[in-house]
Amino acid sequence: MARLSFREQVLRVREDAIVAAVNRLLADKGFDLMTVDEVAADVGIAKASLYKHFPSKEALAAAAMVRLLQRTLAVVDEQAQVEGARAVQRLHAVVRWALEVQLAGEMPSLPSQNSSLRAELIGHKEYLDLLMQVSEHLGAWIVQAQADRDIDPGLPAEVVLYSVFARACDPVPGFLKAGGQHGDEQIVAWVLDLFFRSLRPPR
Amino acid sequence: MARLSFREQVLRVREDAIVAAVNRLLADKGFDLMTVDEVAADVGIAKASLYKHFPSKEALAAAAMVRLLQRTLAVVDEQAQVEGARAVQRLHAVVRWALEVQLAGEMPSLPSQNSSLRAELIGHKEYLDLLMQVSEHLGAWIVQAQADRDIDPGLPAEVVLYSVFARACDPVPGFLKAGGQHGDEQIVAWVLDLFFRSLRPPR
DNA sequence: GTCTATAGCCAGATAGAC
DNA sequence: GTCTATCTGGCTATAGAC
Repeated sequence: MARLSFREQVLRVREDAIVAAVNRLLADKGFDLMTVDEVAADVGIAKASLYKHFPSKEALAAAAMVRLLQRTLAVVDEQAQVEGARAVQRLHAVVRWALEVQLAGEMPSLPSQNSSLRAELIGHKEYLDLLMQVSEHLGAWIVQAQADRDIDPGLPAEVVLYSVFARACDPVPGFLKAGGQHGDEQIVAWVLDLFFRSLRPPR
Repeated sequence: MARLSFREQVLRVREDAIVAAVNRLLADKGFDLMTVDEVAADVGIAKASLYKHFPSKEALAAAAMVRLLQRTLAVVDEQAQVEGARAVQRLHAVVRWALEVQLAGEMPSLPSQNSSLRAELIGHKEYLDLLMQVSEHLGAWIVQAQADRDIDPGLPAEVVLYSVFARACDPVPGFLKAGGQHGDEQIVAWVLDLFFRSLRPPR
């Protein structure tokens, strides 16, 4: 791969800053309440400049989701290289990471109902590609964990996979954090424990 | 209680129709994408007439949530009168009902991030009152189920209660339904089973 | 590519007649 | 209380100079 020119590097850094700001705002207020003006102000550039980098608000959100999936895939790859771990332990580590991101207020949340956004995402090749990669890695671990009898083989792998994804937007950690009675580690421990308990085979 | 005059009855019926429409639209599109124009069109009256009944869009949503909590309380009361049932069975029935409502597309969903809406709800006495009543009933059943050893006494009742509420907006049933592979009863059965399994005491 | 300024639109809320 | 017509503000997106 060719070295990037200086101008291209500057471009990359700026776009990273934009996507990071979008990620923060999506986590904080969600897609509908996030305004493009805020994003521009957060980055410190004019709104018109934003539109030179990304053609629409939906494209901004899609870029943030791509970034999230890239981070996720990095965590997955890291876990894949841990020697001698059981599949369920790898899953455990990934879900723990997602819960920590969520509690840190860095998990972008998209409304599942917004149709213009859905349209953008299902047309976004890189997004779909990454989503499939993550799903396939996690799916393989789920099947392996079922063979290991760490996860109930009676559960459809599909149900388990969706449940894993759902942990990324579980409202329970937020409720507990809002209560203010418990620290983040305690909350993560409870939610993780409850979740993996639900998957264990009955004896 | 005095008999309602004919005019008052008409008013009641109309307001019921409004709240039912809001409930439907909230379930379908969520608060941010729901427009007051749509509500008016759905009910078949002019938008200005809506504002004679409810002072704001937020008030409309609050009314829908009050209606939901009233229905919930009715289900709770019904379960409270079942003779000889264990507390965990009563909880089971209520969560099942919530999942069925959700799968039927009748569960209004509010964005937890919208601050104008939060402000409205926090200041809404009837809403808070109902929410507390539901919480107290469910909380008592949780404590009882822990004493019965149907729910792990090691779990804070708070964590269990929040997890129960979270089932009402669990995305997993929706994912499975969108997959189109399974019927509603099957989906409800899996989600219910997974959830109550997670609460059982370890042996 | 960056800016200022503004177009264009849409949704929440209101005026005022009946 | 119901309507039609309108106001108002805020938001996405763009024009056009530099």
